[in-house]
Amino acid sequence: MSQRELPSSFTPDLVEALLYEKWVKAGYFTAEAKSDKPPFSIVIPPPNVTGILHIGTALDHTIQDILIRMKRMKGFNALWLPGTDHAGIATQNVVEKQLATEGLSRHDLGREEFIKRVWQWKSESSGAILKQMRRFGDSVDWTRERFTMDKGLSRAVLTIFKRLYDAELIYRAERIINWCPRCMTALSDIEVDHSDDAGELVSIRYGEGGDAIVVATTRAETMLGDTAVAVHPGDARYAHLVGKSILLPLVNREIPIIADEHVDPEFGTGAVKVTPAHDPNDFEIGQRHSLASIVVLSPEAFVTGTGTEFDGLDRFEARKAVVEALRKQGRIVAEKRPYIHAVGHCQRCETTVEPRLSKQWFVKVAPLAKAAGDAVRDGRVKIEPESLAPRYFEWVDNMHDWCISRQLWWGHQIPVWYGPNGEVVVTGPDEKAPDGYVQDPDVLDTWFSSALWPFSTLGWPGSTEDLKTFYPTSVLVTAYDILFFWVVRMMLFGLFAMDGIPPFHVIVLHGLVRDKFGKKMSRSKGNAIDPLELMDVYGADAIRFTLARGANPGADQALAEEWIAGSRNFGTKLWNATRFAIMNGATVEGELPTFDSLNAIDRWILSRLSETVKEVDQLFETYEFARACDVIYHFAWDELCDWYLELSKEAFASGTAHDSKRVLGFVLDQLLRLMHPIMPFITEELWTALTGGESIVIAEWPKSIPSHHDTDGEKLILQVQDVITEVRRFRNDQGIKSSQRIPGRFHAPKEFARYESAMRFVLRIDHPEEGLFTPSKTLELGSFKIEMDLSQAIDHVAERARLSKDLVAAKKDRETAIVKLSNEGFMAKAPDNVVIEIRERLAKTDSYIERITVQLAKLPLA
RNA sequence: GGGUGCUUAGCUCAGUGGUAGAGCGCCUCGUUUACACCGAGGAUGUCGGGGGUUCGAAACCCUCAGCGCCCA
Repeated sequence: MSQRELPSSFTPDLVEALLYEKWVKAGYFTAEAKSDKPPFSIVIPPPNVTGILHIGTALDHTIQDILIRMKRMKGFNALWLPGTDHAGIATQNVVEKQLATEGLSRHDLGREEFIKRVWQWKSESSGAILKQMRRFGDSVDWTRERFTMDKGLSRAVLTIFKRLYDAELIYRAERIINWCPRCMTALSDIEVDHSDDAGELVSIRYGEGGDAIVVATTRAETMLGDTAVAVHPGDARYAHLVGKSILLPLVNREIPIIADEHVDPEFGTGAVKVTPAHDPNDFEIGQRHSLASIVVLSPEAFVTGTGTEFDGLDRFEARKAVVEALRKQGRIVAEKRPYIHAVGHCQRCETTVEPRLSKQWFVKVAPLAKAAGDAVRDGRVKIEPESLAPRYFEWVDNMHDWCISRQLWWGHQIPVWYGPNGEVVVTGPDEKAPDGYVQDPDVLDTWFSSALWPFSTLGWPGSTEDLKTFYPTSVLVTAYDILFFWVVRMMLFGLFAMDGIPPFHVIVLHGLVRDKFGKKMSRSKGNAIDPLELMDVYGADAIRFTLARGANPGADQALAEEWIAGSRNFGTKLWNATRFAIMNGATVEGELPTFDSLNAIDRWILSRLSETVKEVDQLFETYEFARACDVIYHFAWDELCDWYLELSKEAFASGTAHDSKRVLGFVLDQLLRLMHPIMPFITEELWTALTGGESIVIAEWPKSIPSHHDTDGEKLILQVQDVITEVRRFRNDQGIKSSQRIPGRFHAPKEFARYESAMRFVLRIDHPEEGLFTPSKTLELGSFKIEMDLSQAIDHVAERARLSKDLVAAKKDRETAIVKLSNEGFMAKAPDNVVIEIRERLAKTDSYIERITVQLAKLPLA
């Protein structure tokens, strides 16, 4: 245990990597499978293997690391489990693009070779994000790193699939699904992004004369697959036509006119074309009326099988061609262009999604979602902040069945085998399908495996020690925009697989990181902030502190580079303060002196520290990271650096600071611990230098000390601060340089005598030489009187202005107080302490006004 | 269309009934035993508009206006 001198500045790029390796090597981040310590666990939202650390991830990780590091210091068996997600579509796209540069498609390689190629890609070029997490300081347990395609996790996938299937919660059906014609796969609802696009709305007349009906559509080409026209049953305009049929133009097919409650008679003409194979609503109508579903688009979205001239056209070409053909027949009644309407796009490639009839596997979510909703409703799972809970319910209560099959190769292949006579066998782990059976070629939605993450990573379906110790996990931290993709799904599967025990106790939701004007970051706008570049410049700690400081519960935060610079400056401030403390003999050796034996400056800082510890601890525990950072920032910068160190300098210089050295050592030691979860690197460097300890990572978390709470000490120092500030203000207004020493005399109550030298030191006011003192200015401040001999003349004009301003402010304060005290309602109903406070305020302003008035009267007019 | 937020200093945001706050920016001064990535001092707000509840409202209620997000 020995102290170390600090270099003049902190160099994050040189230090951070070394510290991180030291921590990993020491095993600080490795959780114990079995332990007497209480468990605290978080599973990381697994980033895509293709991913890099972006600013949102940085925020997410900062919050998780704060919680984990704090709990570790509190003596918990803390586990932060890292890993990555195989990200089916995204990863497959990356490798397919790579193949394309070689002029190959995945079909050229074949399924097996292609998958090999993806694994090869993963082993070579994935893991960028894992390296970046090390740079960022994430205290994750690398010995437990997982990947959704690992053997263990794949086993979990097979297990749950079979269980769900056996419970009749997985089924296969022909449904309208979102189809991406570029990725050539089905997508779930949440993989589709809607945007308002400019399209066209054309109104088409079907039929002739009095029996004609006009329908409107934005996708004219789908009319080739119409199998009915529907109207509302109560719509008198069409009552005479219901039950009859009408000739579908271009195709010349007789289609029925049907009545269905679903049709909105107010919208458009009140009649709609029905294309069951290409629209989800039409599909429902088709089901109710036993209509045929005619697929008119190929998987690539080319018109096919209609027997018309349009076969072979791409959907957008066909749209134009169909409208033209109808126009020639005089059937286009109206056209609206542009027509702004919501259009779905593939989240991964932005291609316009095509609703398409297709045979897919689904999870029946109703019973699972009910359980997921109840777990939050009955308080077993808490959502923080609570205000976001309605968003959770909105989803869980209205969830559609989940399409889980994807027409991809990269992922968990669906464990369903088809026999030669249409038999269907689902294989669990260690099970084999009979010979001659063929496996379903599709793979599962990536979210299917990520939904198992909180327990598959801990060894489920095995009954492992990790699972017993760490499930359910303590908190789940993620941005609110992923609540539905992931959190809801983990709830569904966790409750199902783990016998009704939800996967986490608390869901902590944070917001998104935006640019400095609160606008969404995007590459195209050029306002994206790259945490990796910023880490090079400012270090990881500065980014972490900035993000934590902006993390108000559930709310988005704006971010600007200059604010990160500000956080870096804060680190530097702390660095210099600690360096100064070490140079002046601050120590952590020996017992802290008895509290009552200390001077008020020391008692005050200890009292403030104790309060700060209490507040920060509570704020961390309630996920109020922004406020916690604010409290730390002000304690460290304002109270410790600007006041305590300044007031103590005289004692350090004069060698009378024996107790203060120990107090300062203690305060810094505790403050660094308190800050460590947010700024792990610089606090480690400073703490080990100051204390000679092994590592702050494993240091004990600070405790608030009630006996250090010292109202009198705080009051006294508050007065000292007021006096100093007033004298500084006077000097400033008078244009007296702060380095200019002034002779002066202090007249103050006894209890301040002990602090006169400290105040003189800060204010540069010297004892006057015997017999030579002729005070030219007297400042009266509360019970203080300071006489000064100003070598230069006072600027009376400036002084009059200063005092007049104070007088106005004081009179206003007095007025407010009087109004309240003379208000009968206030006197009768306001609580006693408030009344007392206002009375005191009045007395204070009264005497203040009197003093200023006297001083003003004494001032010469010129 | 349904839901849900937001509107406070130049900018970004805290502040859930008792004299309006922070960071950044701005102005003045400044090499004093750490720190110019600094210090000291200062300026800046009818808390979106209107109404109500209350002794007392930025905060609670109603209403209007503007902006945002989610879902359809």
